[in-house]
Parts: sequence; C-alpha cells; structure tokens
Amino acid sequence: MSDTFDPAPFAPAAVSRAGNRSLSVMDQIREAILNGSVSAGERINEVRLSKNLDVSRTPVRAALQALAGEGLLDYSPNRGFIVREFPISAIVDAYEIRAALEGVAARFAAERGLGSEERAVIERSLAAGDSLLERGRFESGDLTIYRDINGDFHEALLAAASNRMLAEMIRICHHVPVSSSRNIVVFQYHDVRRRHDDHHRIFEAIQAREPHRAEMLMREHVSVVKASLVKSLTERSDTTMALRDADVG
Amino acid sequence: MSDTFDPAPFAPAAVSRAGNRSLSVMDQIREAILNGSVSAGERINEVRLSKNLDVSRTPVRAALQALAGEGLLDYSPNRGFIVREFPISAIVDAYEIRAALEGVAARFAAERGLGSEERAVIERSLAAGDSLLERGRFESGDLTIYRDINGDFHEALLAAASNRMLAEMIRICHHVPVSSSRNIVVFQYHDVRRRHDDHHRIFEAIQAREPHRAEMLMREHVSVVKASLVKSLTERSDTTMALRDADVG
DNA sequence: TCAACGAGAATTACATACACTTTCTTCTAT
DNA sequence: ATAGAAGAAAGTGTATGTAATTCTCGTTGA
Repeated sequence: MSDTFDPAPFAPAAVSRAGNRSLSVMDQIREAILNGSVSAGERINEVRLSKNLDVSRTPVRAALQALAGEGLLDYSPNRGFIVREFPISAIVDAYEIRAALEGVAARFAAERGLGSEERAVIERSLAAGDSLLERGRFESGDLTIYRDINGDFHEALLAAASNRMLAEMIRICHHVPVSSSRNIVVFQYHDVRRRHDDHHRIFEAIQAREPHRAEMLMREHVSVVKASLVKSLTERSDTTMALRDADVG
Repeated sequence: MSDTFDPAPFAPAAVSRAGNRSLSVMDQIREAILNGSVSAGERINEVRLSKNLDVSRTPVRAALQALAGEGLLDYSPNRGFIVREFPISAIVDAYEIRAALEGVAARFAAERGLGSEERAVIERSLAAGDSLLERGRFESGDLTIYRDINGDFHEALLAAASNRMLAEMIRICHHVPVSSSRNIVVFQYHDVRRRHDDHHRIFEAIQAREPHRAEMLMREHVSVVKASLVKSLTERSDTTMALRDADVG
C-alpha cells in the first residue's frame, strides 16, 4: 500500500501531541509504518503525505527526519525517504544486541544500586507477577497483564542503570518492526513462570551487588526470547496463546 | 562561546556536500560542537546560526533535527535545540557499551565467517601492525599510523558481522564527544603491542569459528580502554605519547 | 521582600512560493 | 527495434512571511 493510509479515525489536530504538529505527525507516520499501512522499501511522497495528514510539508519533513534518526526510514539526498526494510535476520539479531545491552544495564544497576523508587517498582512488579502466576494457569487477558508487569520490571531496571545512551539503544531494539505478524513468540504459562523466576533472580543479584551475575542472568533472560523466535520460525506450530515477542522479553 | 562560531575559512557554499545545503550545514554544526566552539548545555538560536552560516532557517532546522537524531542535540518542543552534555561518567560508560556491542560483532563475525574481502583487510592490518611493531619501539608518527591500522581491523570485523543496527550503535559510541581534551588515554609501545596481539587472537578465534571466545576476547580488548581512561582520569600522569582513546581502541 | 501577573520582545512552528534535481516520457538517430 | 538525448512532469530543497509559543522583565499587590 502506498502512503495514502487513512489519516482520520480522528480529527486532524485532535490527537496532536503537546502543541506540536511535527510530533503528532511523527506518531501517525510511525504508526502507519508499524501497522504495515506503508510497506517496507516504499518511497515516501512528501506532498501526498502532507495532503493526507492535512498539514503542510514542513512538519511532515521534520517528522520524516526524526523517524530517520530513529532508524525507521532511510534518507537519500534529493530523493527523499524510503521505509527501511527489516529482514528476519535483522529482527533476530536485534534480540542478541538487546540481550547484550540489557545485560550491561543489569550490571550497571548492580554496580550503582537501586534507588528507592526503582526498587519499589521492581518489588511491586515481582509481587504482582507472583500473585498472577499463583493459581498455576492463565486466564484470557492474563498475558496482557503480565506484559505490563514485565515492562515495569525492565523499565525500572533500565532507569537504575542511569545511562541515557544505553536506554536509547535498548529502545531502538524494541522498536524494530516485526515485518510480519507471523514473527511472534509463543509464550505459555510455564514459559512466563520461568521468565518471572528470572526476574526474581536478577533482582536478587542486583540487591546482592553482584554485577557479573546480574549481567549474565539478564543476558540469558533476553536471549531466550531470540531462541524462541528462531524456534517458532522453523517450527511454526500455532499454539493457543501468543504474544508479540518484544512485549514479554 | 555562543553559536557565533566563524563559519568561513571557506566560502559559504564552497564545501557543500553533494548539492545539499542541509548536509553541509549539518557537518559544520557538528564540527563546531565537537570542536567545542559551541559549549555543552548551550541553547542554539536558529536565526543567529542561519545568519552566521549564510543560509535560510530551513536547512539549519533540518540539520539540527538530524543532529538531534544522532544524539548530539536535545530537542524540546517550542523551545528548540540545546547542545547535549556528556559528563565523564557517560563517556566512561560508552566504553562498556561499546565493549559489549563489539563483542557481539566479533561473535557474529565468527558465526557468519569472514568474506574474502574482509579477511584480506584484516590480514593486511595484522601484517602492517606486525612490521610496525617489529623494531621494538615507536618513532614519532607511528602511533598515528597504528591508529589507521587499528581502524581497518575493527571496521572490517564490523563489516563481517553484517548487521546495520550493530554498526550504527557502535558508531554512536565512537561519536561521543570527549568533552575535555584531558580525557585521553595514554598508550605506549607495550600497550599497543598487547593490543595488536589481541587483534591476532581475535582473528584466530573468528577463523576457528569460535564465537564465544571471539566475543570474550573482543569485549576484554575494548574494556581495557575504559580501564585505561579511568586510570588516567585518577592519576593524570602525562607520559610522552598520547592518543585519543577512541582512535586506538 | 517576594510571588504573581502581564505586556512586549524574542524565538520557534508552520504554510507557502519558488528553485533545483530527479525521474519519466517521448522523440530521434543508428 | 533500441540506445540515447531532450523535454516535460514529478518531487525534493530552500527562502521567507506569518502565526503561535515562550521568554524577559518591569509592575503590582500582598
């Protein structure tokens, strides 16, 4: 599909992020890319896009440049922007990279120690996970709940690492588009149980100020997602519960 | 200093990179930041900057946005761009991150194997280093020569990893501004000797298809630079030969 | 004394017109 | 027919004017 994606289940400026059209436009374009409304490798036409979004070319160009900075678009002088392609191999690699980076984050956290706020968030996420997993199986919707719990844990830990570059790089890894909806990792109850157990151990390692152990545990923790993805890519067995890989890693 | 840096040892459009003023402007601003012509934390005034560079605000804004994407500037809506600050701790951390990333690159290279072109470059760099180090000491200028040899080795290896995201992240690590000229690492003959020896071992590990070993070796190889930086920050002993850390890591 | 307010200045955000480059089309010569 | 060139069409790059927002600083009132 071309960049004629429908810009309006909402009024043009209704969603606008904090008084800045460029940012709003940026979100819309990103969304369109991640949705697959505009397909990979496709060249983006500024005038058409600006007409669809009902703004001038100026904020559109700004948004495109920002998205290129995020790595979602490629830019060629005098030729404009094209949607970057992410082959399966790149998606798989991203997990390795993320594993290494989150490992470093865990190490930093163990070296620097947790702030009271971060520790509180982590302990809450651990407790929430415990109670969710307590009854030994998943109801519908539980996986979505755990996704948030998981997110809290990883975010708090990343905050504890207190390094912006690291945070940004990990964010980039998270934002790799999953090209096809088939690239999902199947997580069942016992998988999540194991992953939550990992969280406990990582937390313990950080509390005990064991940087190396924390790093290794986290690295393994994330690497497993990659392994699962590779497995599901080769097997392609459709089990009941599925979740986007990035969301539960 | 404000953003009134002198834009012209050259004529305004003389250096322009490939028919695109934005890119040329971008280079100039980046240079000014890395030079320290504009100091960290400083807010950038678009109109003044565009007057100094003798272009309109449009390409200036484009350049600023792109530089924000590179991580050199911070952007706040309706407030513009400010030069991002890189405290010492961030610079030190960048080496840890880079160590982890280059470690992954080495592993990928070992897993995927070297292309004939990459292998040739690496072997050439190893041979060149051997002959340079042969006479057991450094003449003036030798360190500069080795800097290039070192660069070739790391670049070829990164190419062998064949992953763009990884390459970009490592590039970002390299581009962290060294805030002060005092943040340099002292490398003497025997340090370089050891580092070159590392290169040989890493190459062997890759050739032998030993991913894990290649990763560990590379990681240690880069980590040492961080350790040296930390050491030189505490000691501050000025030895004869000095080189920018990033250049010989 | 100091916080809150507000008018004017400064600065960024956006729209639009025009210039330049690329790309597509078509015509010509071989 | 086909390669190549010329011209038209489309698309990106830049300049500039205007709107909207933030900043500055003096004033007011408690």
